[in-house]
Amino acid sequence: MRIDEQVEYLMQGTEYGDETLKQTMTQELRQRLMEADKEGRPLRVYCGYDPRRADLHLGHTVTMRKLRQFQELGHEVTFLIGNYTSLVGDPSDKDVLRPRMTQEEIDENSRTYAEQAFRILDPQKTVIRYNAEWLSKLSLEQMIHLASNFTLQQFLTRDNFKQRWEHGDAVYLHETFYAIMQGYDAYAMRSDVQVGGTDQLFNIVTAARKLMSYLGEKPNIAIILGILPGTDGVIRMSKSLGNHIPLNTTAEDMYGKVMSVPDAAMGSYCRLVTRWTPPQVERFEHDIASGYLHPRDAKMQLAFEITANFYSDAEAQKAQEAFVRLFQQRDVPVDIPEFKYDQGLSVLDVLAATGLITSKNEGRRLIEQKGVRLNGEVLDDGMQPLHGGGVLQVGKRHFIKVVPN
RNA sequence: GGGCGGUUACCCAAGUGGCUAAAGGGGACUGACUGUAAAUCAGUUGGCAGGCGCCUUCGGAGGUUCGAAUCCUUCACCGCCCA
Repeated sequence: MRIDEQVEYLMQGTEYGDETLKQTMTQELRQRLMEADKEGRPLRVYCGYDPRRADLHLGHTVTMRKLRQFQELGHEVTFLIGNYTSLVGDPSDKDVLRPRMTQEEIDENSRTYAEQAFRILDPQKTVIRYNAEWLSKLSLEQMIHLASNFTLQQFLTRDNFKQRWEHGDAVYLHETFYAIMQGYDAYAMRSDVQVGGTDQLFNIVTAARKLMSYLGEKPNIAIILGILPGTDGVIRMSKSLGNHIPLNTTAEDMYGKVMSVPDAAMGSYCRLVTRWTPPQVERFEHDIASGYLHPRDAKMQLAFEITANFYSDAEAQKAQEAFVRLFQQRDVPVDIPEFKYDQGLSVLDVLAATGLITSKNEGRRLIEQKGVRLNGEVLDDGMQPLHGGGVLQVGKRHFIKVVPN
């Protein structure tokens, strides 16, 4: 790839919230790429991860995707596990204090975190490091020097602190360490490029660049990626908001969840979590806009691409077929669980026994709403004994094959 | 150490003695429609019970009252302010 193409590829999906900053970073990246090329060395690229939770979702993979692109272009990628910064808990992406973790939790999460990350990154080309390696050795004296580069005002103008401050909520002193520690990470690794989400803007641009310059290094270039919206299409993906697409799930589920994302969010998904290059994304969007590609089919391509990414083309294909069958043709899925019931039990009893409903009241409501079917026929009386077997269906997507005993 | 405020269902948030299983919003679920689990519209959203009924819930425990999420006592946690 030519340098210009590389720059475009690497800047895909970035969001700085400020055009000047974006220009600056783009130029610096081009410059650094040329320098490295001349010196015959790869760029040192890294992204730090908080081993905060073990189960990742699609949103976590945005930065990994970007690291992967750097790998493809031959650069040296470090997957930094913030086992030491976890002692603080990054205040960036929350408007509340994050609880600190125990060492055991951190270790356990680090392991599974890296495991999942390698579904995207090339394990052969990835260096894993832990920031306790250098952060645990920082002396108080060094910390004083580092901290003297920042003012309280800088922190207080950050949105997340500001909100809490104005809200009258606690802002703890140790939370301000986080940005400094992250900045020191970049310095310790002499990184050329640091990748992160928009919530990392302050840490990467303000903290890291400032500290690196202060310590006599070239400041790292910030690749700030946009936030992936969740399945609601608007708010950032997050497990606690319940709008996430987990990595540890089935191909069918992943495919279906991507299909449930609103049309408007397709652009973000293309740029942030697919392997598509800028020209491919451009054509995709152009085809939708021109009416050549039906939005539904477009989303199917997107869902296929994302699913194939984490599973395989074959599994994505199967997931797609299952989706078409279930939702487009309104057909019964291929393999559904079977349940044997005792003769004479009422419809409600059987529903409750199969776990399709969590309470009989819920079942009554569903029946009232015409949401329960047996072999396609709407059932309207839950008290009737169920007779005969067949496919018992609740809503559009829950099926159980019932067989009388 | 002192003063004040908060704790309500999955989440946010009203409610200050009976009309409150508890407003409103979000989410979730169901239906209609559709281009899909998009969008839009409508409905449902504590449990048990084949009417009218019963039981559990408003941070925990206890109390006042015919009757409490609402009043009192106490404990716990959270926050603010003053020292």
